[in-house]
Amino acid sequence: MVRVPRVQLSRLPGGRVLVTDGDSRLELGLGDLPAYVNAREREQAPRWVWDDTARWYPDLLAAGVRVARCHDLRLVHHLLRRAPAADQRLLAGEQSERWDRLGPSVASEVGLFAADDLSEHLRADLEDARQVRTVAESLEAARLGLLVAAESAGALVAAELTYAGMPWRRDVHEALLAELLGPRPRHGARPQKLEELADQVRAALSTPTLNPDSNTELLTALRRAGLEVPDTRAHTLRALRHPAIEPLLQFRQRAHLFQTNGWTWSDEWTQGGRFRPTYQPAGSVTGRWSSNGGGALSFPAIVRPAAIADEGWVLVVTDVSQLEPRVLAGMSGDRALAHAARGADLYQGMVDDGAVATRNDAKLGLLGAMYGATSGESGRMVAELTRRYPQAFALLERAAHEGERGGTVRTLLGRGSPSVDEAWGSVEEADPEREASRRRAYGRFTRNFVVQGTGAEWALCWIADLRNRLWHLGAEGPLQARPHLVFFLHDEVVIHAPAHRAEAVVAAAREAAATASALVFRELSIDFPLSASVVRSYAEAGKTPPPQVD
DNA sequence: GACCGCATG
DNA sequence: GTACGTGATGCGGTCC
Repeated sequence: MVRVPRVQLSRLPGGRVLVTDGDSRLELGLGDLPAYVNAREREQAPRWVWDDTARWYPDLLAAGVRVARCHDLRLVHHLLRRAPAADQRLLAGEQSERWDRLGPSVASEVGLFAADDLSEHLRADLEDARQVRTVAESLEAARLGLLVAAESAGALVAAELTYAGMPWRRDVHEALLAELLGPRPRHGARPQKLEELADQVRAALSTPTLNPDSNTELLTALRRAGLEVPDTRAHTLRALRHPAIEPLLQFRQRAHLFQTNGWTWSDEWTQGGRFRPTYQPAGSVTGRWSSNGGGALSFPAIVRPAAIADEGWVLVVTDVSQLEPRVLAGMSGDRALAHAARGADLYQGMVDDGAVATRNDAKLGLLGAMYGATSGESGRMVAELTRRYPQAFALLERAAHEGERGGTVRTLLGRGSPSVDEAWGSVEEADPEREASRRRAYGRFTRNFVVQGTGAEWALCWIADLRNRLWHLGAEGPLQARPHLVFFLHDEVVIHAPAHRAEAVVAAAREAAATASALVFRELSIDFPLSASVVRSYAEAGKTPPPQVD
């Protein structure tokens, strides 16, 4: 294997950058960095080591420079701090407590980094040496090394997603808003169609002054109309029969659209034909990403029609079917479950293997086991399935038990769970009942952590490999001129690609899934079938899925 | 700052 | 028969 050289970048006072590379040291102006990075990428692409990808990479991308590999010291520091296989003593040293405290950079701060900031002056080379050694000397150098690489590659993907953005047609979005809400209201006012619906609700409840945004007022008005309800959730309201309900539900839905994906949101997050949410890799403790701007985590179906590929381009929308049950099969080595996982529908596979009567039973039982259901129909399923899939279910039971006795668990590649106190705060629980309940709740968390966390690792390996394949798919030029990722959410990916490359992109996504499976689960081959649709608009995706999948 | 309600996987 | 403190994230509203 070719050893990839590591080049560390550290920010110095005065807009300078320290470049360290083995024994050589070099100082550059921040403005000269893109050209330097670009030149080195062209000879032998090194691994760029920096404090935080979100601080360094956006400026490089803006200058047209794409890098092949990086090592994100902030993400990896936090990862290693909790990794059971890592010797914590090796992480201690100069500035290490500052790395402990280093939080994610926020989008609004990015512009500030060009300016001097002594407090941010961290020596990447020193921390890198500690991290490299910690991984190399860990009990599981191979797995942890893979996780570190995947986590860092994910950070590159996150920056590129925001940079490229989801293709966005503002005119289509605005037409949609006009249809559902009316013309854009002046600042602070309620849109016309919303006000009309509010009037209908007021009339139906004979409460002329009602503010339907206020649940307190709503509850009183509903009760005065003889509707005894515990809350005002849509699900509760739907069960009622009353002329106020229909307009109220419509009001709710459209008010939500207005507030979360209306004109204000559009002004802030959609510019130049692109929707650019910001992603936060490992934003949740299991390693899943979160989003800290624009709301990438809840990209509502109602606005998806506005996500439309450029002329001559398409969106390739692809997601993994039943990621977590497959991950469970892989990490537990349960051959019966792995067998059921062959094919497009794992739940149907369980039926065909004679483990359960119906597909719904399979789903209920498996999800119940992964989330820790103990009662109801789901609970009964779990008992039966434990007999059929002993290893898979034993793995979940062990994880739950570990959490209940106050311990921590880890993913397959070695990400550690936070302790119960870290996760939910340290409390002196006087009541033993409540203490027991807290422990059981944490047991459900650790039970789910192992599967969700390993699923996130698989997904990282998938997008990292896919990112590489897309770059080498044949086109030349900058990122946006080639097929490129524009959206990622847990187990789903959207690629923007020239129409004539759509089939190649789908193939790349499938190959990347196979690669991820082999990387994470080694010789134990688990199928990870993808559903893929090639569409112009995101809203068209998955409308006619080949097999039924959920 | 707490709560509710809603959207996503 | 059991339990109601939780699968997660983020967002924007009201209430006090």
